[in-house]
Amino acid sequence: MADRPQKAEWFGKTRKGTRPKGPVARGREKAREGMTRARAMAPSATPLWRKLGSYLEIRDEEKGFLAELERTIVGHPPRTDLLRQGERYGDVRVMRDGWAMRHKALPDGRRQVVNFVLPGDIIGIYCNLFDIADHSVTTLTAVSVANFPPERVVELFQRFPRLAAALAWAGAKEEAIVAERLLSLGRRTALERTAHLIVELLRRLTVVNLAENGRFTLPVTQEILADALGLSIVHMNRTLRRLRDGGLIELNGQKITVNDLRQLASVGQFDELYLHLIRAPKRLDQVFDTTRGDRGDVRLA
Amino acid sequence: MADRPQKAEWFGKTRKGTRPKGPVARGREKAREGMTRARAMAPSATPLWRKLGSYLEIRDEEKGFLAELERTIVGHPPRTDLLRQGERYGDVRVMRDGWAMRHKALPDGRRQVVNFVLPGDIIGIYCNLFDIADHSVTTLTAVSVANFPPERVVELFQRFPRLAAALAWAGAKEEAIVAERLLSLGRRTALERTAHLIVELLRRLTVVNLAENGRFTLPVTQEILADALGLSIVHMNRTLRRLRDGGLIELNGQKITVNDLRQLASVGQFDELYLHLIRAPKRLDQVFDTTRGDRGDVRLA
DNA sequence: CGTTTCGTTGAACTGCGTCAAGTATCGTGG
DNA sequence: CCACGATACTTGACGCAGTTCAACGAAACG
Repeated sequence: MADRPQKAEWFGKTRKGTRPKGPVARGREKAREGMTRARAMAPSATPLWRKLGSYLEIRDEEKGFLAELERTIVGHPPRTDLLRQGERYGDVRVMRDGWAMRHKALPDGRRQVVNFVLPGDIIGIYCNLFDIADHSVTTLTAVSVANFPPERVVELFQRFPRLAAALAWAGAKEEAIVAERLLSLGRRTALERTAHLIVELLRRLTVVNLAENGRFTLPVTQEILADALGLSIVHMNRTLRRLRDGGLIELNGQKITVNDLRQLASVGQFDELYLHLIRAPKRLDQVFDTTRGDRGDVRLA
Repeated sequence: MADRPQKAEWFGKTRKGTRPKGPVARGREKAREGMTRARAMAPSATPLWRKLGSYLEIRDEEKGFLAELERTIVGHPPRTDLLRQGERYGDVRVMRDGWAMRHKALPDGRRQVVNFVLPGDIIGIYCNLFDIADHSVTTLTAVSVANFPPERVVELFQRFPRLAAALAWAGAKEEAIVAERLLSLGRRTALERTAHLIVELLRRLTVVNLAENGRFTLPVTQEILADALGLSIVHMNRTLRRLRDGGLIELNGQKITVNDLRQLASVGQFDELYLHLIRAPKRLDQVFDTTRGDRGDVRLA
């Protein structure tokens, strides 16, 4: 297309990096370790099984329980609301296949996409507590989800504390992702946000084997992307163009290819800590095995 | 239109549309009064006890365990880092008294405050999983916190599933707050964000008896507020001025008084769902008592 | 009491939003 | 096979909300 500046500083200045005050500016080094963790589990495993399995070795009886949870499978077409802001929660759902988005809307229609729901993610696990949803979940592709009643979660907490812990930690990871997006919306420019999101998605999808060679399907319109990044559609489009013209990414329909991951991550100020967090968590097994509490009776009295 | 609107539409259009240009006459009063740092404290219950107690009736043995958790109390002066992004997690901490903030920083120093930590809130409960922190926590006031080693969390999951569930749900509530702030940063104007945050804080503080008659202490500089709302200091200041000139709030040092809650909530597009969520959660007791799983042995094998 | 830190305000600038209009692309019915 | 909306993607022109720069007063602090 049009000849544009090449590589290096193609994007011009990213922002005034200097901030006069603020005690926080420690240097952080690469943290390049820890690459060794293998994540792929048995192919037969269900998404939830696989997700929790990344935190600890699932035991047989736990395996059985999880399998039972994911017994009822339902499919939904794209653009279906699985949950609607302001309405009651239904069953708990585990995304098995496909994409969805979690989003919130203002009364006047402005909308914010909070997060993307990928295979293995859970929807509405806390419905026992908040019976009315404060957000919506809408499918982006055709999906297949497993449904089960919320009481099963309580049962899980009672009978399988290790799974409960894994679940809680999975929730914490999600919160960390949302917090990182908050940092994006609050303090990153449009270009930085966009770059950051692309890198994040690439990482998350790589973990679940949905991306390879920096290439993945992004089943999302630019409008939705804009709603995720707090931008207007027009500016979203222009920002993507800048990334394309800079040669960092390629777009063909819903296929996106990351050509220069290093630079994209650098533009997005992608933090290696964050990376570590969304990729390979510490294993819980030994923590559990070490700790006393083995008199495992739930009620002492 | 009148060039100096009263009440009602004093702020002009909130989003799109033209802003009636021209200087807004401002009566600036500077009454600076003694800074009382009043802070109601619980007569008997510890903050954690009280927090989890809002989800379910704490039993005696659970009470004992919680009390033990909060045995080691440590005080810290204002502006102390309790946790530093990029460093290892230490003990788990429960905020007993005072304010802190959770924040993340970009390498170049730009900073985003993710949330404010109030009495009863927990810091670093998931350190078992992520041994390196992706965010910092810094005190805003003098605080008193309870410390305990992370293994106690594991123990709690193993021995007290009801508490574990309450803890998980408390975490979910926090995530909901962060998600709502995400909506603010993504889709609300500066004025709306500010109004929304003030209403949110008023609600949260009222629950723990740290606010009355719409009046509370906000131990925060405008810079920190700006970092929480994704604004520049200058614009933060101007936005607060608009709220003051509109008569919605009053500020004296760190005391803030909400004069017109209704209108403030309306400006901030404060959602009642969200309100419900941060205030009074559903009780878990009966959910637990109903569900089977009473053979409460932790390990079947 | 000097030195920071915090708050405040004017003025100029800019990243991003809004408006408007045009261009693929695709499914659907004729 | 071609019109046909309909939806998504692009791009130019312009305006505004919010940023940056700069400067100063006032409170907090040691």
